[in-house]
Amino acid sequence: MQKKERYQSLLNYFRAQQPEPETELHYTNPYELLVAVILSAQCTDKRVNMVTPALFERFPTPAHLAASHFDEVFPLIKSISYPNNKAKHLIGMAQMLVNEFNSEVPAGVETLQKLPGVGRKTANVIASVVYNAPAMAVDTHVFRVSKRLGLVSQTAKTPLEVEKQLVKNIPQEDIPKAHHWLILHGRYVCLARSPKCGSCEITAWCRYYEKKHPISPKNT
DNA sequence: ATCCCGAGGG
DNA sequence: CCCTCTGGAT
Repeated sequence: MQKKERYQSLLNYFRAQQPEPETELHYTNPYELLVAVILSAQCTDKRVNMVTPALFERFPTPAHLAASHFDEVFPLIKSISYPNNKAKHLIGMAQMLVNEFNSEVPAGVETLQKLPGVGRKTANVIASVVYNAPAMAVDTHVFRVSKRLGLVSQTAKTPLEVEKQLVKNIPQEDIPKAHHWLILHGRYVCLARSPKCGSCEITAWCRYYEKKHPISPKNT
């Protein structure tokens, strides 16, 4: 199957399933999303959503967070991964927002990456979700699912490689949605350890499934 | 033992 | 490129 056809088939399927996918992180403004995405590194969205309500109540704006102390932030995020690093990153991030960006979340990926705790993946999430920019954030789900579905080359080794190939092949206006489609498929169907191929509706286009269920070469 | 919407530093 | 950070679920 040709690459273009594979992309079109899969995008059509996902669009039919969920025309307007959304983040499962809970937030009400760009600042809250930025905090939630920083917290989500190597942690499930569900667990992040358990700590953010108290966090947002205590620190409703970047100024509140910027003026806080490590010992005020740490206890509130203690139950998620890397609370030590993340507490420091959150405060530093808020201070930079206040001091350099007038307490607003900047739009550009390059600028976003200057914020403490914000790497390429987080910057791409903000750019695409908040500003609807054609930026593809490649997290563990997008990385795994893209390779299994044959959207990118099987030899791709880094998230950046996968990102470039996806951006090149997905229509610009679909990129923010495709990001969520791939994540949701990865989270609920195409699981890392034991993917639910039995209930998956797109195995016909899946390289991983092909490999696991090879068609016997009868008459070739 | 492996995974979860990674980032920073060596 | 590698390593460390580091909690909870499966």
